[in-house]
Amino acid sequence: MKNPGNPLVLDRTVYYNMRMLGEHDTRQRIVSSARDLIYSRSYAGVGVAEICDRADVKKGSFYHFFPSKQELSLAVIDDLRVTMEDRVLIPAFARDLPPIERLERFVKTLYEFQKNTAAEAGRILGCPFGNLALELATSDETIRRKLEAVFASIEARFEHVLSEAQTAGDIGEVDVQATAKAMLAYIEGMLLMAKTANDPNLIMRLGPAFAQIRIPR
Amino acid sequence: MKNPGNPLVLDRTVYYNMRMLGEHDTRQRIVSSARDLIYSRSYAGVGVAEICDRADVKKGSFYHFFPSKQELSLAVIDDLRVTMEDRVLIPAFARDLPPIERLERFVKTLYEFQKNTAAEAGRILGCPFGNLALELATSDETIRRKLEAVFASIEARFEHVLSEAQTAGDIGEVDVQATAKAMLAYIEGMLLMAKTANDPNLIMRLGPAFAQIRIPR
DNA sequence: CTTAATCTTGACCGACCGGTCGCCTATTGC
DNA sequence: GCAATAGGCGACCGGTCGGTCAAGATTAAG
Repeated sequence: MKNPGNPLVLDRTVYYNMRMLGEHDTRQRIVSSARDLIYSRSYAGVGVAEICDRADVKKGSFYHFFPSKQELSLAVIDDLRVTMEDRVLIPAFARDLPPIERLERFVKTLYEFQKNTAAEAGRILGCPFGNLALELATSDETIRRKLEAVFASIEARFEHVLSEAQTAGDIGEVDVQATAKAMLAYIEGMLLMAKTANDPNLIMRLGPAFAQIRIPR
Repeated sequence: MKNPGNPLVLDRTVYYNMRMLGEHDTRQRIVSSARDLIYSRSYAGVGVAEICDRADVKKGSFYHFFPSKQELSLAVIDDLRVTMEDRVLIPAFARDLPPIERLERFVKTLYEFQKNTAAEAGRILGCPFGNLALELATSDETIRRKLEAVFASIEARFEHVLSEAQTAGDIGEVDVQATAKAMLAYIEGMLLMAKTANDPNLIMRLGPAFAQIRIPR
């Protein structure tokens, strides 16, 4: 610091924040790099060396922050979860619309997100959780459970909005939990098909059936 | 041959078949081994060496039959396609039931298949095509296109049965192609969720919504 | 200024990756 | 019987995999 004079509280705070940022900067660069690479390819398809190169970090530093590639991937999943919350779930489920219309808006925000990431990556990448789930569910129990939890938290949002719709009398008697699960399944399937066809428009084409899904009680 | 006497046509045929079988036996052992391993883990998660070990074939022989691991995987997809046809699609879509009921039976045969393979493998393995699609769609264009074709052929079956239902007046006016696509998406999503939760029963729980899916024209 | 903890670095590890090669044998067509 | 071919074999290749380590630089705290 060029001015080491008597530090005010504000200065301390700012400095502290910068330090925190600095401390976690390398770590975050690693996570971001891994997130981008793994999301656009696959878990096994990306090596630690490549992740480090992209983050401009040496491999030795990598293993200072993460004990293993697996631990890193858990951090990546957390990061992706935040991204999805911020860019898709929170905007879609804002309470400025009636419940069912929120579900329809969810399809739109999902489409926008996929279209945008497709523009950046050159290909549609689908659901990062679904991608990892199918690749690793049978071979990494820790990751499998983490992804199960991510899915459960998304289902919870669907459940909540379905309950609201039911209370408002917008829909008949349905098994709310099962319907929420079915809706997430449909979303995952749509994204799988869209990724396979490399066509984000599939989301808009298949979207109309989403909010209609019902599992009777 | 112990009896090289004047060969009859029948003998020739039998011998030829045996020879053919022998010739393709090693190859088929490789394909079967790779199919089982890749289906129960992933493409990148299985090495050529392990495939050869399980097939009791030396690596040198492997590369006599397949120029690359990628070429092998194309053969594996073909093999899986036949298996799925025989064990799921053909039984489900037999014409002894009205169209819509065939769709409902499809869910059941799919459940049985998944339950059986889960019993063998110790875990539910989901859809082999979906698994490969999410892992490789962004990094291997050849495999991506092949899987796209597999999906198209399954969609075609759904389309056909939907058309029949429409002709019979069982369902209203729908976009048959889009609805078929949506149905496959839902199936893929169900299997993804079931694999992630490692619970085949999810198929029966979410199944009831399958035949109800409609994309309006 | 000193100490201790945090961070960074680059060389290094054995294991495994997909793939190659030359050699040997068994079977084929002539 | 002979030549040609297909199949089988095992050692071997360079490269990459995830991961380790010891020593140096940087920083915060007393």
